[in-house]
This record gives sequence, structure tokens and C-alpha cells, in this order.
Amino acid sequence: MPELPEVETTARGIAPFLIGQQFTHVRVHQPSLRWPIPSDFEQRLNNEICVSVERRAKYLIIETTNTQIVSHLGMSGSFRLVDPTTPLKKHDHVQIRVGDLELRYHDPRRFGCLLWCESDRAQQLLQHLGPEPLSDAFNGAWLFARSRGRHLAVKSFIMTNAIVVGVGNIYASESLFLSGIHPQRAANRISAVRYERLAAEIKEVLARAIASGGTTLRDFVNGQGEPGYFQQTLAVYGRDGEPCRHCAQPIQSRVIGGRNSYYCLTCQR
DNA sequence: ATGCTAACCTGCGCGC
DNA sequence: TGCGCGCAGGTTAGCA
Repeated sequence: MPELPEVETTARGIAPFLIGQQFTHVRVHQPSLRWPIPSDFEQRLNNEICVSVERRAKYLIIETTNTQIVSHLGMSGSFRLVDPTTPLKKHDHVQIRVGDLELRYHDPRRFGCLLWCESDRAQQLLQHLGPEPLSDAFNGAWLFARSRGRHLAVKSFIMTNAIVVGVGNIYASESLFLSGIHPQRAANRISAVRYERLAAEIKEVLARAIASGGTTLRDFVNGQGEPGYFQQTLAVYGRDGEPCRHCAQPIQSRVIGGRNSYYCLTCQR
């Protein structure tokens, strides 16, 4: 599930309950994620005081007095705060007591990770990340400059983390629809003006999704339900064969860069 | 360098 | 009801 808005919502949701608190009763039940949870995770994290919880790209950075954790939720990961007496669910891989609550990392597909920030692996993951989509460093001029000489489909281009972070499969389709750009168009065959529009739509759609996800923060405490943004009306994603909300022509779908992609043949060129 | 594919895993929904 | 198949929000490794 996690696209950038969900990671941001997670960070904002858990931060107030973690910051200033001591981590105790740290337990790892299943270390084999995308990369193994370090063997000293329990021992080294136990009794640490949480200092901050931040998001970078789709990574969560949890800082304590003496160390720093980098976590990615992969395709199916989530952090939830629950009452410590709540029975463990299948695929609850890590539990950390935080005051009166317990933080649990849950990840059925195990594509996520929990790493020490200073590890070679974590540094490798973080070092080539492009600008944050909601920052001023990300704009149409940046996309235009970086796309010269690139022949790949624009959808694959904006999903490349070295270009811009946090644009996942859902919001790539959505932002291209909103900017009237065909997802298959070669990245270097799009004008500066159209990239200006695309950058603006990426910011807009992500900001809206974060605002909508932010309405369900309490879900992180009682551990129920999914963030609300996912219920928002999507213009094209997953609407294969349904009428375009703009022109009523059926929404098309095809695989681009190995990912299913949705678009309107009439509205997107 | 660029760009494409396979791979990592489990769960779910669908057709039979 | 059960079973097999295809597909799923991400990202890296490896190969042309």
C-alpha cells in the first residue's frame, strides 16, 4: 500500500507517541525482510529514547539518542500503535514498547526493511535519491533538464528515484492524467511547459492525498482500518474500461515498465 | 550510461 | 467449497 502519502501519514501519526519516550521490550520475531534486520537490533535499540521521526522519500527515519533506524514499508508494510495486550497478528515481525503503547511492524510480503542508518546498505539506499516532490528543488525545469536524452516512457521516468522520489504507480498514472500527458510518451519528447504542468500536478495530487490521509491519524492508535486517502476518488488508476470523468471515453490500461498503467486516449497525448 | 526484466514474498479475488 | 492462476501500493540486481 505505501505510496509517499501513506509513509508521511505514518510518520505524522506515530511521531507524537514516540518522541521523548523510551523504547523497551524490543522484540524481533522475523528478521528476514528485504534485507535482514540487524542481529543486534533488540539489544541496541532497547532503552533508547526516541528523538525524532521523519520521512525521506518513502523511508521512515527514526532517530534515538544514540542511533538511527531507516525503515521502508515495501509493498505491504505498516507501523501501528496498539495496546500492548493486543494479541500478535500473523506477520507482526517487530514489537517495541513505547510508554503505555506498543509499536508493531507488520509486513506480509516482507519487502520492507529495518536497518541501522549508518550501515553500508542503508547509505547505499539513501545516497542517490532525487529531490522531494513537495520541495522547491523539484519543478518543471528540473524534470525538463533531466529528461533530455532520455528515451524511456515518461511514466517510468517520473517513477525513477534518482529523478524525483515518492511518485509511485498510483500517483504516476494520476498525475499524468491530470496533466494530459500520455504515460508512454518518451521523456525527451515533452516540452518545458508541459513538464511545468506535470510537476505542479504531482505536487497537487500528493498534497491532496497527504491531507486526506491525515484525517485518519487515530487509526494508528487503535490499529484499525487503512488510511483514508486510499478511499479518495482516483481519476484513472484501476478504472480500466470505465468512462473517463472528463470525456466519457473508456479508460485504457497497459503495462509500462512492468507496471500496469491507466490513461485516457483522448485526454492524454 | 540507459533501459528492460526478473526477483524478492504472501494474500486475495476470480474463473472453473 | 476448493484449486490454480494472475495480480498487487516498491525497489534492486543483473543483463543486453
